[in-house]
Amino acid sequence: MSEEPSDKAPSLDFIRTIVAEDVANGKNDGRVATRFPPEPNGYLHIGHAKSICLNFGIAAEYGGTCNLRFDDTNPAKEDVEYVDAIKEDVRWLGFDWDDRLYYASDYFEKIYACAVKLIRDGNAYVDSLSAEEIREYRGTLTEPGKNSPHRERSVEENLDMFKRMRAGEFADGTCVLRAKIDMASGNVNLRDPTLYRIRKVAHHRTGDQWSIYPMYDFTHAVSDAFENITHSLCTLEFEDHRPLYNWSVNETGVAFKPRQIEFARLNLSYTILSKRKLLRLVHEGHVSGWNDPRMPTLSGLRRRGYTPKSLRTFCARIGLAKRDSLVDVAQLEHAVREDLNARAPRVMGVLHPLRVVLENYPEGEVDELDAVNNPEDESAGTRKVPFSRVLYIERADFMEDPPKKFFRLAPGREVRLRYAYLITCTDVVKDDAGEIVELRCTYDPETRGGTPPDGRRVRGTLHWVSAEHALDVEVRLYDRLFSREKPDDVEEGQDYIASLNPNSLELLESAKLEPSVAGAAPGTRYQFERQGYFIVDPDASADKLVFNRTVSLKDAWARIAARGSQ
RNA sequence: UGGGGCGUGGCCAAGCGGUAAGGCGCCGGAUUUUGGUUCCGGUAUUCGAAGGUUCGAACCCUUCCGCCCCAGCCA
Repeated sequence: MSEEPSDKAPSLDFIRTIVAEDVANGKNDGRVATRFPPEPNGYLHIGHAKSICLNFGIAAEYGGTCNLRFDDTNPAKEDVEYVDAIKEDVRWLGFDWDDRLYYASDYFEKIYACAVKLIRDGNAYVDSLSAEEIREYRGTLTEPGKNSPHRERSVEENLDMFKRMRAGEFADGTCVLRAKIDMASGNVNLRDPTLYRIRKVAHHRTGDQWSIYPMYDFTHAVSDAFENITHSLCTLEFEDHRPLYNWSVNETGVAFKPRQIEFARLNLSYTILSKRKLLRLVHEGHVSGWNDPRMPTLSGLRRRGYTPKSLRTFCARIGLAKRDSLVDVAQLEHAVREDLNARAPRVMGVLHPLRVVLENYPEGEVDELDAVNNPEDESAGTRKVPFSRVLYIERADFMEDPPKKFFRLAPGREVRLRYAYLITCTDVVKDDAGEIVELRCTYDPETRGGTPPDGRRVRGTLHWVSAEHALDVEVRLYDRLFSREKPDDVEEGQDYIASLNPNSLELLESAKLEPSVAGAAPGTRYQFERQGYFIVDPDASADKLVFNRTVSLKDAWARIAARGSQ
């Protein structure tokens, strides 16, 4: 109501601009239909999330629909394991295809009919050249190809041979159906591309019903047409295929003609987003599986503790354009922190425990202190945290000889234990090796809750856990899987495997957690105060909780310390 | 050497002839019982380069430079 004249409508990305114009112009009667078309040959990753958010997002914004369609035309590489995982991941991300779940394989009969039409019209022919010969005949990027000797077979012979290909009369590789376009085209995709190949392999859905399978370009174009897709969005590498896409739609005479629009795929720093490369990480055991919390797969991110909302926010913020770009992972990390800061209950947990004995605290006495569950959300309430004579604090929160800006615990220094008391370090106990094993401190009984009655200032506030009440838990501290911003930027003779971060996982067998988290179910998220966000891993058992660190909190001290040590 | 794209701050990204949005990061400062959050301020006289058109250009024209993709019976 109080819009300033200077307020500008949020700028649309180039695809939404096109869609908005089409809708405004009444193209397709103002209808918007998109699709997300994964091949079930691997797990979905964050790059796919960009496409999912785009396709489902645009459909939602313009009152349209988005279909989930499996591009399952290569039975040799595909499997139901992947289709199930993909469906779960898309749903988890927060999108719904209602009853519009499709498979290109459901169209095989219709696609076959399209191919027959092409043959009848003299637009396709069966080629008996071998794969190697076809490659030789194709020419190179700079030299035109030459026509196959079989290019002028009669329509009757083509029809007959294609029928026999389908009937399984020929062995794999003996012949293919090719589009008859232009062997001299500067666009190699137009040099009589293969439409169908023989592949006597059982398909995960059609079984051994077919011995020939249509190729992607042909399948995708006509499938989009069958589903009346108005805007077929794909990544840049298919830009060169667009003429073939249009050719397929035009020459088969399908009733609807979708428009293909290409956008730049997502690249993330310190990350690899290539199904092939991810598959290798799994196969060679560099990670525990597709859902290893270090993997950029949706299942990995889920296990790591990323929320669907944070991924959607991330996808909305990185924008959409045609230029190759490398998005900083910090952007992703920011998105989860933002979401989790608002909703994750806070809890105290000591990762690297250092024993602290309060010398003036009565032995055997236990105090129940009130702690706020989430300062960002008052409705989250408070909880009781037990306090006693022996505690654990973080090793990194004590320094015997601290630098200027360190305002945590040190000999003779006073700090606050969060929600508890102010304590002063009186003595440092070391073992024979000189290693600090325990701190002797005194507490000020007048400061219960953490507020000194005399108003004296205390610089540091530490998290802590009562030793006798502490839960012993396993914590997996994850860091980026690769230590190089662009994992593929390696020296001659090496590949991205050489960029693997040897410290991407630090296992803590016995971290100490406050008792309130006992019995937390897998998938439960917390913020361990002053440290980061954690989620209970499915590996957790009744007797031992297991946590994955989703992301650490921003750490100003770490930056100062790093600066100081340079 | 053929074809198709792309070049705006450290990283993304708006802008579409009227004098550089926003986010991330970074640097300050304020508030703070998380060195978190929040808040406030700073961070491109310049849009790959050079010419040209124009009163006026990141936006139009020319040339040049750089980067990405394509020669699967993969998608």
